[in-house]
Amino acid sequence: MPLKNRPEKSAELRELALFSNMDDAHFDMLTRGAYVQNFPPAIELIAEGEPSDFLFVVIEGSVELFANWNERETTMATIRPVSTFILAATVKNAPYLMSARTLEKSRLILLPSEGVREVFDLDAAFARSVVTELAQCYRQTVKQSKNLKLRTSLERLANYLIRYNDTNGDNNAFTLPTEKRRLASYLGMTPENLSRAIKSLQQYGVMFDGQHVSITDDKELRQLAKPTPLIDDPNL
Amino acid sequence: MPLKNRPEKSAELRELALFSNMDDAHFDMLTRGAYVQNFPPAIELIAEGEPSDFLFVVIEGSVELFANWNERETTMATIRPVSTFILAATVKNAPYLMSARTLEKSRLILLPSEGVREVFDLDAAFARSVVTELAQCYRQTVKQSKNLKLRTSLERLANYLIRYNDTNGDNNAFTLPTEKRRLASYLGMTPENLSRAIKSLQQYGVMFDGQHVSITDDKELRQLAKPTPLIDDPNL
DNA sequence: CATCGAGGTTGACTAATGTCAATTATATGG
DNA sequence: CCATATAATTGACATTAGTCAACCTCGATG
Repeated sequence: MPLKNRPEKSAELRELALFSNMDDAHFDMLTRGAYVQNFPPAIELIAEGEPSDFLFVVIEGSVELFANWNERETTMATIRPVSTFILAATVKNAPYLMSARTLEKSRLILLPSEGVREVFDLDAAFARSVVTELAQCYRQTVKQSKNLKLRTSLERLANYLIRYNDTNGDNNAFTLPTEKRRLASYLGMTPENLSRAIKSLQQYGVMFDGQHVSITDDKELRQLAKPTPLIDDPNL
Repeated sequence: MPLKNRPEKSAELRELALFSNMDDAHFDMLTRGAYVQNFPPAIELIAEGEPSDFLFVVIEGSVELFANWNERETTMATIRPVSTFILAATVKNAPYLMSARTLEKSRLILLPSEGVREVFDLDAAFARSVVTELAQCYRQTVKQSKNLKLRTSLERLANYLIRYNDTNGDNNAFTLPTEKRRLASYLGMTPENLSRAIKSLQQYGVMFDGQHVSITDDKELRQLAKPTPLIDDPNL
């Protein structure tokens, strides 16, 4: 359904940091050819290598970004509401480097890439927001590379748990937001290896019960994980 | 020495994609407090975690970006003339995520970050160039993550050699641009493991003689490496 | 309620990669 | 040109991580 028929969704979009400071007229241009669309779970939205026709915004549900090579696959990120994905491909008018699929029933806004690039040239405030967003994405992947190159898979898991706990109530108890096999892929390991890593973490003060995690000895866990903002702070 | 005393260096800077489309007055603002400076080899220019006071431009020589964690170190990138580094930290006014050191005698331009951010708000053309540059950097690190997560170290080396050959004359013969231990670190492996990988590549049509490399059987090497533009094309 | 199937776990094994120590090659400065 | 330091290589071994197959668990469904 065209976005213009859904003013409440349009308002939601407008509140995103990326779009909040731009001119009204430009926002209208941007959303003119936009659609709000519902997708069932496990739908492949885009495939790596395709031209970037749309900028996507996740309104509800969740989307997995992943990549393939030589029969292998890895999860690059999970996008949750409300945020955009594949902004870089859109502004560069270059092929997607990642594929995307819905993880669950999801509602997305599709903004034609053409419009994003046009408005980008017209609206300085929007351009500034794009820069901030891109810089953020860039730094996120730099941290991701450091994580992969400097840490073992056990250390990556330990830090993932600390980070997730910190950003979700800090109660030392939470439920994993994804299936373990996806978490494994995200962390750059196999499901089997994750299973074993989970077992190993018992001696460092982490209890697993299915999807439920409780950190029983925060100090012990941090001693293993040695978290640093320069890798683990999502806001840096 | 202040950049304004070195008009020829200023001109060189102006030709960079990042600065070529901006207004003259803004370019002057940007370079007002800038310095041209020579550094000996192995000087640590910045350390991760420090506030981003300057945007750096490599004019001559080469600079290694690296990161540390828990007594471990890894090479993230090597910057060669003429290009900038740590743009994202500058525009976000956030701490550096990587450290930098000169690899050899190098000449750099230091642009005060403050000025970069100011001019960014004033000059739409500059803002656009920053976006393009950041999008490029972002996509580069996404490719880097895919490379790390989807390939073994032997495959990474094989692809590195193909890529380097492709972008440097395509003669199937070239000299490694860095020490092997730095190449190893860049590829996410130990020097010992690189030594062994080099040996293994003999059976895939690559001959090493010290720093000199010749590809004797391009087809065989490609069959192992399976290069794809979505990981290996630096321009994508 | 029984069945089915996907995700998860476990064990046994293999492959990839890292570590340490010793040795050899290479480059550099006196 | 030699002395020295650093890089590179090699062998032996340890650790980390992946593979494969079997099995378990749990929820969905007929």
